[in-house]
Amino acid sequence: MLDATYVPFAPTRSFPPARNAPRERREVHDVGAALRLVGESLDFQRRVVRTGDLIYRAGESFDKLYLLNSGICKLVNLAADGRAQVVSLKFRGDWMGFDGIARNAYDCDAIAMNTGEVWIIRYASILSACTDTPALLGCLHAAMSRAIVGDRDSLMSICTLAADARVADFLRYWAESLADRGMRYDRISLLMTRAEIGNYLGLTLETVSRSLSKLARANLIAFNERGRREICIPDLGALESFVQESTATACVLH
Amino acid sequence: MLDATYVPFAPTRSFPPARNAPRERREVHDVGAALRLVGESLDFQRRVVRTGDLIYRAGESFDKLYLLNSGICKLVNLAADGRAQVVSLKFRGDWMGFDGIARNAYDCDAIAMNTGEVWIIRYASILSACTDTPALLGCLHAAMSRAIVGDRDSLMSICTLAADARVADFLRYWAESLADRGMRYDRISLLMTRAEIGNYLGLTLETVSRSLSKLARANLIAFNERGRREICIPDLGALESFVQESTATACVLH
DNA sequence: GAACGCGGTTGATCTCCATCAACGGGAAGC
DNA sequence: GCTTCCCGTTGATGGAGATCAACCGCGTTC
Repeated sequence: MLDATYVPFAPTRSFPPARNAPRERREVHDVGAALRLVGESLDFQRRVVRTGDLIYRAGESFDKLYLLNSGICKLVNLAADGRAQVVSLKFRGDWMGFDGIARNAYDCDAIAMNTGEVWIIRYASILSACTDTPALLGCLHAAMSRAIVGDRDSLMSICTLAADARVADFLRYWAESLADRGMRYDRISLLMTRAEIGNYLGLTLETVSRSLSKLARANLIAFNERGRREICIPDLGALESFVQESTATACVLH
Repeated sequence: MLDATYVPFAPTRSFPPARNAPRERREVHDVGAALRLVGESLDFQRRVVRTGDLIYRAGESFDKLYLLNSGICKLVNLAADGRAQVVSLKFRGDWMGFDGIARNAYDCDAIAMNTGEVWIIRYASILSACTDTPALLGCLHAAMSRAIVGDRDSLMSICTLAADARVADFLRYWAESLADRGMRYDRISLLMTRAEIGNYLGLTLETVSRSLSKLARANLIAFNERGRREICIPDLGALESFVQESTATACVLH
């Protein structure tokens, strides 16, 4: 789509882009590593959170990081002018609060999307523990790096994918995040309204609804009997290849 | 635009979003801190780069970070299927290579956009220097945090702003990046083709061209006599408020 | 029970932007 | 000189998705 115009931008590139590092997206990191290391090597508080609970808030002064032990959270960015957007989703083993380091104040709201448990860890105590446990520092940096890469990937999805593919990619991402954590991913509970999904993907709620209906009509997903927010993915590979194909040709469903 | 649909998502929010942390975007960090700290406390190589030079490449194995001492660079993300996108711009004092930590391989290409100098620093030697110089670690984390926040801000711009405002916001960002570094920002040289700008902003080159013409017609920018890629910004505040206003009402230019 | 709000779906319409196309200017090459 | 290529601009057209609107099902409240 946009790629055809890219080639001239990097005249020094000496290899065919097609063969360039077809990065293995499914390469799984050890999601439990952070939980294990933190559990062993430092003090922290546990907090049980429920749907809608605020874990931290934009503007609040920064001194803690949060490690998600169970449940799913969203990070919501609030611009000065009131624009709001869900910018990231967090699953078991993910850190939250990195956005606060730069300015010493959190940059977004972190909100629980279901019942779960967060570990609350003082940033200062992480830093001091890192001198004894270098692996902890490596783990922390890897998590920050993943946050950077993940944000860029979603940027790319939003810029280069059509609405249907964007919704499909969102479902793929959610399912794979569960799969990486050893959870069942053939039936997922979205925990978000259509409006919220649309906000995350840069679409309207109507478009999200239509895209989901199209994907269901194409048997790439199915709605669970328990409601339109419970979704079955019979074949994750099919969903992935749908996203792949729709990058090249404008793939049409009805 | 999308914000009107947001309010119900966070029923626990107990404060009016309008008053919530109107984050001071112009809050400036010390961009020279990293250069000073690195220059004092560890060994590194210098490399002079010229337009189009590849600093690192996606897939290459990670062991170094790069600190930009002068010039401007772009990070280009290549998806497995060939989609390519400029995902980030880097100025003096910015780090590059954080994307490599997670997988031990860089995740994007880093390309120089003009003549400049990068400092090449082995990641391992940074880590060991951090034990002696804790400020260095703080500086590193702050930089990673800024990368995360910056990526999210561009995600938000792309999702919530119309084409004209997106181009205006891009110019604002560029000018402010220069301003933060004490460089003159009333005349900026874009160093990118319309196609590249469009790729970065999720627009086509024609739309970028049209938006720039519109902004010029509205006297928010002016084209320099030296060419259509040199742009004067007579009033940065006006440009900012144009972006602000176009978030609320669909602001129309002709 | 009725009324209401909320989430979700679907249809009709409109509009913004992508697409296709033509053209102009400058730089490089012969 | 002429040609070619690339970058940029502008116009015409079409389509994907936003917008407006109607409707349904469900849970809550009175």
